[in-house]
Amino acid sequence: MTLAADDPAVYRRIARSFEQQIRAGTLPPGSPIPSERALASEYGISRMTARRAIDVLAQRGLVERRGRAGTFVARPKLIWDFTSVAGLHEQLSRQGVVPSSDVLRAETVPAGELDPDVGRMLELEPDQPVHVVCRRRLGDGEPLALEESYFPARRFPDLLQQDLGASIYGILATCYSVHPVRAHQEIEPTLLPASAAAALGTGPDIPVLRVTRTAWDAFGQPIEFARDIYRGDRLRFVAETGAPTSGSNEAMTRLTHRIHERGPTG
Amino acid sequence: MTLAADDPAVYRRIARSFEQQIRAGTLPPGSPIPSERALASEYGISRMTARRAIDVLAQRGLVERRGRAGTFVARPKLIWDFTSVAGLHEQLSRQGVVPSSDVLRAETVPAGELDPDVGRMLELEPDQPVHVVCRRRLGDGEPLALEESYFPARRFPDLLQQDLGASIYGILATCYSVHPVRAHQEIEPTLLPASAAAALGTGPDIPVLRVTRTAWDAFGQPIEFARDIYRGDRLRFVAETGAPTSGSNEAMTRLTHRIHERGPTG
DNA sequence: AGCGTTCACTGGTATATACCACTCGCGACT
DNA sequence: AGTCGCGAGTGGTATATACCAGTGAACGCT
Repeated sequence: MTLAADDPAVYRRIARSFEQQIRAGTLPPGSPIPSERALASEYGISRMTARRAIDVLAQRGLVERRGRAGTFVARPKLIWDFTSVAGLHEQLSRQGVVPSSDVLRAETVPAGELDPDVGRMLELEPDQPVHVVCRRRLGDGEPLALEESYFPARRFPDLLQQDLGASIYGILATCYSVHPVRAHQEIEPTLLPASAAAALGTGPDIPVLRVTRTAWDAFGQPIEFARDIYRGDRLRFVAETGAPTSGSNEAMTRLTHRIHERGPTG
Repeated sequence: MTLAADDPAVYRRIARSFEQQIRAGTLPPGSPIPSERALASEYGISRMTARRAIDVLAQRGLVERRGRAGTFVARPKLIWDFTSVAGLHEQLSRQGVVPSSDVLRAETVPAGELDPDVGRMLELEPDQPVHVVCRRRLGDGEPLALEESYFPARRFPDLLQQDLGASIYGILATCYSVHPVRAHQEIEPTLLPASAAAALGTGPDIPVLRVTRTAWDAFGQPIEFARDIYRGDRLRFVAETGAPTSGSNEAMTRLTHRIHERGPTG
């Protein structure tokens, strides 16, 4: 095992060595990584150093820690299309993954009881009611994302009586004839806060994408404010601009088939 | 200093304690964090544990490590609008930041010498020439992003003779009357590989956004393939859909003013 | 055969220690 | 007054060690 000598950090050279093996396919997805103790004795380093090497791989999403069961080469990431908002169910199915949703919370509260951003973005007074819908999206039973959405309750009176496991945008369209024509999204790469780790069933501090979204209808009325958390270790995100946003879009599937890894100076 | 007791991990409780102080403004941006050794003795823990606490904050982007000079509360993140591709210069100026660009590389090589993705996405044969343009974008002299772009050279013969410090999309428009009408972007949150750390002037393993982009013109011809790396610790990303993509767009500035932090179960 | 229990092994956390290279400010020297 | 050099302090890395709680397979028992 010759390690590149230009980076003096031992843990990073070991990480790179594994990275190459994983990308080359020598270590196929699902195969176990040697235990930290085994790595340490194999390379003649301390366990803490071996652990840091694996930490790098885990945070890059190349490797998956399964608690006290071991560490394994990560399965390929699923594709998440930002632009086709409603089609998550269909998207996952097309990738051979069984999608599902949990409704963690569905209630109506005054805007004043929520944090001020909600009322401000939805342009509501503190006493006006807001539907709060928290959902967990899963693929093959594995939690992939947490979605926390807020809707102006006066506008969508019986929203919470609908099947919230389905597409909420679909409900807005069919029941209220409301369509989002403009959306503003903020995307922030960060690490999973410990407070949300339990709901996602992972450890804290995995890389995640935080998305804050506001959507307006054709009249400029805000219809949704949402804060989502997407697992970065299991998902790759796709945005298509200027293309037809509906339809099967097999071009996208073809394109996203394998464009990743390697990059600037990499 | 009472630390929440529901999380048994000491380093995470200390990190949370600092997070609260930073969000509350008790620790203003730019102010120094106690040194690892000071933290260790203050809390009666080992330095390694203190270091891990600060690591969490650094990876969340709340705190900025400045090598051996100390660790400081991070300045607020800059806003990066994905949708208005060409307007970076203007965007940064509006935030009171002086923008600049370095051209790290500008040459023309056969597609076959580059990795296969480039030729495939640009639909070129291995012997056809490709312009390779690597740029570094800076704000106030601080590197913010690396952009690695590839263009079909036959289509844009003298592209490299233009001023590549300016907007390349602007050059395509004015010199070749070519406009991207469709773009496909893949967004992947990950950590900065060591090979790119030097070019960004940061340590490796900070959270970054990796973006792979392909753009087509009105005739469906690919005009650009690009792989970018954006610093996640200094930037917040914004995507506006369905809105006018040009103009001063003061609505966006207003909206993005302070919508962040806190989220699902947070 | 089927079941339950045990136990080696795993990752997660924490400590104490050490050395290095670099920064920055203080003080001495010109 | 200006400059230079040094040294205390910093983060970055690495080691050796320890304990805990959960996993999962081997093993023994019924």
